[in-house]
Parts: sequence; structure tokens; C-alpha cells
Amino acid sequence: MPELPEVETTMRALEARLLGRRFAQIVQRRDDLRFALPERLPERLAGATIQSFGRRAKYILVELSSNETLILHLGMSGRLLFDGDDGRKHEHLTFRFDDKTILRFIDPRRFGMLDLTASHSLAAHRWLAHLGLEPLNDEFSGRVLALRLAGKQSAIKTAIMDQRIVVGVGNIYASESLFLAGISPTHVAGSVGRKRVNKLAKAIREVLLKAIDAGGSSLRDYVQSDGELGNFQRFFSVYGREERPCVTCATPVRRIVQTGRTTFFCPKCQR
DNA sequence: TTTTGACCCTGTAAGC
DNA sequence: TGCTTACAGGGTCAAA
Repeated sequence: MPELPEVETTMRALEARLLGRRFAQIVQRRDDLRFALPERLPERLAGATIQSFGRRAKYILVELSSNETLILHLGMSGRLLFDGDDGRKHEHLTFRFDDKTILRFIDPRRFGMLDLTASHSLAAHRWLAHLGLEPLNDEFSGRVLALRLAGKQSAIKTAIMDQRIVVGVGNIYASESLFLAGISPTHVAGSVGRKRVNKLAKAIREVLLKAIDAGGSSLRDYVQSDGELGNFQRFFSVYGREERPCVTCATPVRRIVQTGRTTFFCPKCQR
């Protein structure tokens, strides 16, 4: 599923083609995604012009001329694809715009989320209100991350995937960031030393920015909005590399399960 | 209060 | 080949 780089890549592609466009027609084929879709969604979107695009954590935010904001989350398998043929399996929503552009929301597992809310109260929305640090913002640093990690007894890998602490880091980029920072994923979050937290904050930024440059990572489900694959999976240091030699020291990469999620790490480089 | 695990749903790949 | 099982990039909720 998309993590921050895939969501950012998707959002930028939408912005390039849809900024200033007006919703002409919306076809809704089912309303039971992760949560029920908002009431009368097609009617409320029709005629509205897109004023701006944004991203908060893994949510895409579409500000509309109707003073409402469309909040979109791709879940594990959601895609937003331009054009293409009608009648694709799992295409739950089809958006047609005034210039004939077509955008399709396709989500086999239906873990995706979509809501429409008043723009003035966006920050208080139940999906957004509790979210933590935005790792690509200037304010993000080792100092603020350390404050959020203070006292945490969970593993550092689990902690950096906790969206209340820092947003956008999912299972792939958590493993990759910890490798780059040289920190064991099982380290108790609150007891990682300050210098190492600084290194971790830098590593998270670096990994996410590189992944955005590469157009995200394509494993099973993700493709960019034009159908192209992301490329960052070619640069994975540990993710999906169980038993293969560490890129730094050649020690076999280990795979463990932490709170139900697979973690990959180098037992020698990460302490 | 904090942390963990089950669950939501479907597709794919591996194993038999 | 065909069936079964495990697993997959997220987020929420309830229980421990």
C-alpha cells in the first residue's frame, strides 16, 4: 500500500492535471469502503471546482470551491488512475471533469477511505486531528522526534510507524530508515540516545525524499496515476531482502515480525 | 495510559 | 492442475 512517497507522488500527479478543473459527473458503484462514503457524494461534488491539492500524512486533501475538502486515503490497495477503459474490476468511483479527463478510484481490498468535510474545520476532522509530526516539514528534527519518543516502551520500529508520533512512515520505509540510521528495530523507542534519534530523523527524511524522487515503490499494488511503476524498490537496502547479504557488511539480512508486521534489518549494522 | 492483536477484504504466490 | 493457506505497503477498536 502507499506510504507517504506514494501518496505524495499521486497527489502531485493529480495536481498537475486537475488543479482548477470542475467535477462534471461522478459515478459511484458502491459505498462500503473502509467506512461508508459520505451521503450524496456525487451530488455534492458535481459542479465544484478544485482550488488546491494538499497532503497530510497519507491523506490526500482536495479543497473545493464549495468550501468543502475531499479527504482521500488509498488504504492498502487503492489507486487513482487517469483515463483508461470503463468497467474495470473494483473501480468504485469514477470522476469525470469539465475537460473530459477521467479519474478512477480502484481499490480491491476496500481499505481506502474517503470523506467530504467543511474546509474550515478540516484540522479537527477525526482522521486528521490526532496526527503527529510531518517528516518533510522544516519543523521536523531529532529534537521534536525525541520529545515524541520520550517514555515510549514499544519498539522503535513500531513507534515510528505510529501515526500519532510521526506520519507517513509505513512498513517499508520504517525498515529502510532504521537501517540507514543504524538502529535495531527492536530497540526500546524511549531509550534510543539523542544523537541516534537525530540520525533517525535525518534518515526518515532522506529515505522518504529519495523515494518521492523515484516515484515511490511498486511492489504488489502500487502504480503511479499514469500507470507507470515507481522505482524505489530497486534501491531497498533491507526490505524484502531476507537472507540476502547486507549492502554494507554482507551479513545476511534478517526478517522478524513485530506487532504483526514484517521487519527487515541487518543484525550487524543495526544496534 | 500504553501496547498489542484481531479485524476489515481481496488477490497472489507458495506449498501440497 | 487444483485446492488450501499464509501473507500483503493501513488504520481502528477492544482487550490486556
